Amino acid sequence: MTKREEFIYNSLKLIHQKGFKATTIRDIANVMECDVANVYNYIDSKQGLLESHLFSINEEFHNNVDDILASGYDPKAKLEKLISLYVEITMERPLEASLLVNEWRHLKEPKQTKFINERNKYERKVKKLLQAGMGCGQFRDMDSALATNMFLSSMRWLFQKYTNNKSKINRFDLERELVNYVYNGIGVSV
Amino acid sequence: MTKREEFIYNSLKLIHQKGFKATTIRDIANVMECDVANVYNYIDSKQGLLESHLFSINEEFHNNVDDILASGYDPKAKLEKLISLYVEITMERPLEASLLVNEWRHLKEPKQTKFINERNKYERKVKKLLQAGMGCGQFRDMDSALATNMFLSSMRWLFQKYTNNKSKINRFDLERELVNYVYNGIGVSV
DNA sequence: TCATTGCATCAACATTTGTTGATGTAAATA
DNA sequence: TATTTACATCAACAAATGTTGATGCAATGA
Repeated sequence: MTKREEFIYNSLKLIHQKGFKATTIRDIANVMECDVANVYNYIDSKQGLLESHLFSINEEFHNNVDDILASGYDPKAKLEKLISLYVEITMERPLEASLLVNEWRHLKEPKQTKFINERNKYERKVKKLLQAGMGCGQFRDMDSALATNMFLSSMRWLFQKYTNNKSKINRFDLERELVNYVYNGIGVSV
Repeated sequence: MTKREEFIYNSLKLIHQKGFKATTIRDIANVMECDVANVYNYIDSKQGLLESHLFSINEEFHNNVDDILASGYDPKAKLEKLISLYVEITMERPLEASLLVNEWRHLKEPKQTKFINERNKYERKVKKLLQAGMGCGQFRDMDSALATNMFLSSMRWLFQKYTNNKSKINRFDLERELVNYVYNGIGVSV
């Protein structure tokens, strides 16, 4: 691992643990065991650090989402692909993924508005997907706004909390359990 | 609304919007349209403000949880009461509730450890409840750790996001939809 | 060989931010 | 009336924090 990669990893880890605002340049310098000024060999500004992390993971995520939605699958299959995508990103870029949940609030304008707009757009897509599924009888009839939020919150948990327990469960088991929960809940199937 | 209540409400609102770390005493003074020093007529310190808000709502929540768990209801009924409790607290103390999700990270030791311990204890109780439900055939067989996290994340969404849209949906409709989602998912019941 | 690149060092500055002390004043309470 | 309570004002400080500029040095690559 080059020093630059080490820096990226450490800064991400710190921001994930303490939050962006609570993470100081001196904190980063500290875990890197280097001088404070040295941090600026890798970044332009603290804001820039947040922005690069956030928009990098955000773009990857949204691109993949669009690929899924543009595919020929039916709504149920698309939803499963979407869940699969969440699991994949969580496994591969856990620290960055967790930032998407909380730290976007510390973006400054106009980046923050940009981020929020993209997120809203994404949430509308999910809502449409759920409505499509209801329309063709694959999902039961629900308040679609509420269902969207509940689905999204079930996924957000992954991004937010699955940074620690990485090793504990197999990726495909996790995926299957998630699909099952979203699709059947915790009740016994009759 | 007395000036003190106005202060509590405004400070909560700011912390909810910007996060605790990003909310400055001067921000609070600003929305109160008063001098900076004046804020200290109501608080001892910024930390103290966070602590009082967090532990107040936390205690109320946990007390109610314990009452539910100590009751004679079966697991399914207990879970429904628990969901009902989430909705109730969300409706009555939305701003404080939202703090429980994110802002506990900014507690200082030993308060933070105390908070985390209580939360862990709570999560273990939920896990036990789910296991009990599986044991008596009310819930289907699942990885109980995973199921706990998914249930909790579905509830967390309320605390985190339901501060805006208060008026849009009836409380009991919301409750019913939540129970339905947790219990049956979004799939069609066969 | 020469220039570039990656990283280190040290000192310093301007802001932001939490906090305090001393004081005033008007209303509520006893 | 006397006293406490609630709130306001102003000035100021110490610490934390983001950022810069100038410089050195060793390895890489042309």
